[in-house]
Amino acid sequence: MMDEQGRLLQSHIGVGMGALSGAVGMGHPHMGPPDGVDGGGGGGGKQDIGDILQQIMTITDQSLDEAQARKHALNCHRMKPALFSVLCEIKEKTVLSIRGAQDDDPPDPQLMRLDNMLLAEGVAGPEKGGGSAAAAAAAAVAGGANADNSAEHSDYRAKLAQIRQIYHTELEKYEQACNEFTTHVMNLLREQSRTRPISPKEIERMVGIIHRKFSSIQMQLKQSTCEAVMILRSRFLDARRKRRNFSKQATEILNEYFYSHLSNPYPSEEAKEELAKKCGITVSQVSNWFGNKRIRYKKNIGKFQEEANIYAARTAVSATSSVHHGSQANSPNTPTSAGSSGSFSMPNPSDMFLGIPGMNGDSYSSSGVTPNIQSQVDSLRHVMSQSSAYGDGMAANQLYSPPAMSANGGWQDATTPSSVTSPTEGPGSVHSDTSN
DNA sequence: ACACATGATTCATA
DNA sequence: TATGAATCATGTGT
Repeated sequence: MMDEQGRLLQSHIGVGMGALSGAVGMGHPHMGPPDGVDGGGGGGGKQDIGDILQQIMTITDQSLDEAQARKHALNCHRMKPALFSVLCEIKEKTVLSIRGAQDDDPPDPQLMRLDNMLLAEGVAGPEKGGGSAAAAAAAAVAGGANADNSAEHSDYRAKLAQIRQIYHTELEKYEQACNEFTTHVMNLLREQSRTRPISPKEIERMVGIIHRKFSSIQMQLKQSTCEAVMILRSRFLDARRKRRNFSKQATEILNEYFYSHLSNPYPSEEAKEELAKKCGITVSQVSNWFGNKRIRYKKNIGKFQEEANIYAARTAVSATSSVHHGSQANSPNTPTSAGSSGSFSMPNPSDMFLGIPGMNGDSYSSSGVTPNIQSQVDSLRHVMSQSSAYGDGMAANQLYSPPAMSANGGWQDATTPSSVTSPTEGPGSVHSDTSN
C-alpha cells in the first residue's frame, strides 16, 4: 500500500507544482475547484491527487501562516474527502493489522477480583453502609466478641473511611484526567484529521487505548487500596498486635470456673463453649485463657493464692450457704500472700491439698465425682487451706481434700513432685450439695 | 520509662 | 490433638 502511495507521489512530483499554487490560491470554501477537473478526466484527477499529496508533503516547509492557509485550502479541496477516506483505509489496514487483534477486552479477572474485594470491604460501593458492613464482618471474623469492641470498631471504621476517601478521590481524579485527556486527544486528532488520515474509527481506537491505559492505572490504585485495606484488617484483626483484655466480667467467670475446678481445670469442650458464650469470647480464647492460667498458676501458686481464696470463698459461700463455716474463710484478710507464703512459699503450696497421687483407689476421675461436688470441694479446699492457719495445712487437707484431686494426680504436680499429704477423703465431710 | 499483667502464638510432646 | 512451656507483643499501672 505504501508503495502505491509513494509511487503516486513520486510520479507526480514536479508535475503538479504549477497547479499547486493555483489550487492553494483557490482554496476558498465557496470557490469551486480550479478548473474543469471535476469528475472528468481520470488523468486530471490523478494529477490533482498528486498535487494535494505534494502539498501535504511540503506543508511543513512552509511558514506557519502559509501552512495554515494551505491547510485550509486543502481542506476545502473537492478531492479531500475521497483522498482522505482512501488514506484512512490504507492506514486502517496497516495499523489494524499490527495491533488489531487485541481490541476485544475480556474483563480482566484480576480487576474483577479487586473490584469484588473493594466492594466487599466497603471501599467501593455505596457510601457509609458498606463501610459498617465491612467493619461488622471484620468484627465477626475477629471472634464473635462484641462487648466493648466499639472503640476498636470506630477506629477501624475511621481508618477504612480514610482509605475509602482517598480511593475515591484518586479514582475521581483519574477519571477526570482520563476524560480530559481523552477529549484533548480527540480534539487533537479531529483537528489533525484535516491534514492527515485519521478516521473516526481510529479516534475511537485511540480513545480505547487511552482508557485502557488509565484503567491500568486505576487497577494499580485498586491494588494498593486493597493492600491498604488488608493491612488495616490484619492489624485490626490480629489480636496479638492489638491485644484487648477481656472484660472484667469475663475474667470473673473464667476465674470462677478455674478456681472451682482447681483440681481439674480442664473444661470440656462443652464447658468451654458455655464459658465462651458467657464471656463473649471464642472457644479458643477460652482454651488460651485456661492454658495460660494453668501454667501461670502452677508456676507461682503463691501469687495466685489470694485470688484463689477470693474465688474459692466466693463460690464456697454462694454454694454452701447452708453450711455455716465458709464465712470465716473469705475474710478479706490474707491480704498479702504472706499467709500462704508461710507454709507454701518454698515448696509448692499446692502440694498441701493437691497432688495426692498416691491416694488410694481414687481411680475415678471426674467421672466419679459430679462436677458440682468437685468444684465445691475445690473451693472449700482453698477456703480451708487459708482459713486454717497456714501452718496447719494438714488439717485442711485431711478434712477436705477431695477424691478428685487424686483423680488427676494433681495436675500441677509436674513441677513439684514434692511431699504429698494423705488426703483422707471424707466425701461426706464436705458439704457437697449445692452447686455453684 | 519501666515493670508487670495478659492474651496469643509457637513448638515440642505424649 | 490437646496440652505444657516458652515467648511475643501489647495493655496497664506506677
